Amino acid sequence: MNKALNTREKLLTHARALIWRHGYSNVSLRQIAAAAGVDVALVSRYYGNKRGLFEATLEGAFDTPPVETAEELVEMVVQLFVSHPRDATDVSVLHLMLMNAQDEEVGNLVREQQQALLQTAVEHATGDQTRAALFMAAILGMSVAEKSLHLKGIAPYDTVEYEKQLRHMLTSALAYQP
Amino acid sequence: MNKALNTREKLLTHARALIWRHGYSNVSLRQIAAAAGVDVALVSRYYGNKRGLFEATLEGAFDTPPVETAEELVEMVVQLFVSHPRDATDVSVLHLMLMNAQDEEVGNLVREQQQALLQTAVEHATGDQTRAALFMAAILGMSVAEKSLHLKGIAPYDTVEYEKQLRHMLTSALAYQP
DNA sequence: CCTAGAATTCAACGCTTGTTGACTTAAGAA
DNA sequence: TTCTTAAGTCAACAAGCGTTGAATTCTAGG
Repeated sequence: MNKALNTREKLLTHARALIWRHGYSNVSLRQIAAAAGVDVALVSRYYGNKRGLFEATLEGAFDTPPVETAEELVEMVVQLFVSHPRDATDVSVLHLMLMNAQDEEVGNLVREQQQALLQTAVEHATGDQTRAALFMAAILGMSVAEKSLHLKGIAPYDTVEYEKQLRHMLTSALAYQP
Repeated sequence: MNKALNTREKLLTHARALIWRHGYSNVSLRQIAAAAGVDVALVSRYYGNKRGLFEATLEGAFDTPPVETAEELVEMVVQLFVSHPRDATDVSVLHLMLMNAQDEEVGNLVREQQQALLQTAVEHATGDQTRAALFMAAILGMSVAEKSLHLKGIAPYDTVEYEKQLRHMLTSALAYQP
């Protein structure tokens, strides 16, 4: 039974790495199983179906430490979205959001989670819904430009300069007056 | 032969509406053909294959009027990306970029076009690669938050307020000093 | 060693995808 | 009207998809 937990986890890890990066409908169960070195049929045994496997990858994905000040908020969001992927899979929560938020089958699941994140952490730290959304938009834009559109002049050259730009956008958004 | 041009165009219009919105790999030729009220086999007759049909939708998509000042740049980008979809299909160039830029099969095509847009118009107007990229990131973030993630507090409530936020982000990005 | 039950493999299913080639219909010129 | 060619229809294909159930291998307990 130890072995079963092991393959369960291998499936979960590779499902997260692949689906978060390439999108739910762009990754097949056979791809995931092959990456995990496991038979496809084990997905239905351990997670019911493809959707169940994906839902398992969402568990705790949006858990964040509590924040009080604006500076802490900036740091928390940078950590969660940009700097540190959750493990060696090298794929961030932001990638999950971008690649799956408008998927026809699982988009609502992702949007629920990100909405909760916006409602709690961000709104609590800024006190204003509009400014919070603007703040989210700022970091989204930077990340999309870098990771999704591979825009030249954003990230690849200098990470220090990148973080500097990032903080400029974020603080500028937080300073917005309606 | 008049009739052929008509169905050719119907296919092209609905392909643009569907693929730009939902992504290349998320839309089937049968969906497009059904929406156009046309047989599937005509795609290969008129456009060779699915990729050819998609490439046809890209033709002239990124054509932009020349801009000189920063204000003109803001207006041009807002027009191209946000305000006015190219026709009644209600889908913008930005949607195209977001939904297809990281597609495995056609992503490079889209990235070429958007890279050209960045190189010419934006860089010409700002004179600085980093600031231009930051400018792009700003409008990307606003648009992703609105259209892709359906973030509350961005767009739906008041379009005037939305445009105000948008200009705040854009001008803030243009004012960035390395 | 033997056996019960967990863990895994294998083959098959119904379905959808892009693509193709043969067939039928429509239309304009002689 | 007849004939040629364009335009559109139809059925089928190979491949890949998620999912299932039976068969098989592995593993621990008596």
